[in-house]
Amino acid sequence: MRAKLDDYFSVVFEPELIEEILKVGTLKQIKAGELMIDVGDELTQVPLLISGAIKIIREDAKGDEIVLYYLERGDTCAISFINCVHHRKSIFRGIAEKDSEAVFVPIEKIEDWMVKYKSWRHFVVDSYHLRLLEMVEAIESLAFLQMDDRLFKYLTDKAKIMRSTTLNTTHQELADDLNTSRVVVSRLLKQLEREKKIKLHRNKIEVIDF
DNA sequence: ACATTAAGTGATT
DNA sequence: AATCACTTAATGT
Repeated sequence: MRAKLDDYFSVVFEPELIEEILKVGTLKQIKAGELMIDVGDELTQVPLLISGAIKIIREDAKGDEIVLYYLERGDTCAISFINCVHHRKSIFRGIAEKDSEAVFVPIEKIEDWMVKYKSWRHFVVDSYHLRLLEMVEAIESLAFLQMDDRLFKYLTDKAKIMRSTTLNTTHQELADDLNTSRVVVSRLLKQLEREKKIKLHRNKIEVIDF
């Protein structure tokens, strides 16, 4: 666990903080497709992502969902900090997009470290800033882009996060993530294929041009 | 061979 | 861009 933590976090956290994290943190493996946090869940721990990627989704009462952003190595769910401190429930759902690892830190430490460690304060604030920027991007995409552009952006973003140009996903899953219907996705994907931007297979999409 | 699931398509709103 | 209704293709049993 030390090696894994050092790997990324040693550059952001001072050694004493790393020691504290090692003392109270627990390392967890999250397999692809596994639920890390669901809407309404009580937050008792804060994740520090070591590897992999977590997809953060907002879901409404009807079950309609929309993908907001991804967490990657070195990220944390900044939103969860406030939730933790005020003992609120999660308003998001986090699903592992691929096999991931994270160190979970109990919430009691969050506030302690805020006053004790400068690097922790920076980490939290930076993380908040980053999430905000990603949210703005998500809103822009929703408000200004048409479905075809949104879809292509989603595919290229996902290809970057998965570090692979072949995505194993169905049209239905894409439709769910973008909050549209499968038929629409199928049609737009066909069009993108004709434009030679992607290549379609069953349960698989190759992103060619990005 | 048959059932199931994923993907493609025309027509309509 | 969404929905319906239907077809076709791929895959599992």
